[in-house]
Amino acid sequence: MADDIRRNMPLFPIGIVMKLTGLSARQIRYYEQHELVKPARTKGNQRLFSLNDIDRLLEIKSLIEQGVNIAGIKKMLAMKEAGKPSPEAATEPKAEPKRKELTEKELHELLKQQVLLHRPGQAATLIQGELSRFFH
DNA sequence: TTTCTGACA
DNA sequence: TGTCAGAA
Repeated sequence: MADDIRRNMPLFPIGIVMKLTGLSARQIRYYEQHELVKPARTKGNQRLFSLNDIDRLLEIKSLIEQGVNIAGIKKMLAMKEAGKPSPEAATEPKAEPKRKELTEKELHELLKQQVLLHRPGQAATLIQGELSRFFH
């Protein structure tokens, strides 16, 4: 839908994003340096984030809390975008459930990778605990 | 006032 | 990551 343009419309300065995501300006800028997010800029070089950027940052925050490093997060975000390249375009009557479904499936994949990739011993249980809410 | 970049305890 | 400086 034309809803995407609104989702991608740069609207909020870093101050708002801080409150919305709970992340510090330092973190947000750091993530940007590592290309986890690419906010637009105003003429005065101020960062402007879109709703999509906010969602992205929330996911990054979630992964950080789970102990995932920048490289790992980058890979996950890359995956998420890989299956995205606009599957639909014209008249799309129904599209709501697709978003959540895809995210959930990817989360399972990503987490599986995490368990395999990171700390073979203890961290797995912590990750599983965090994931419990995704296993219906 | 808010945000930006760069740098360091 | 937090925080300070100096400039927009």
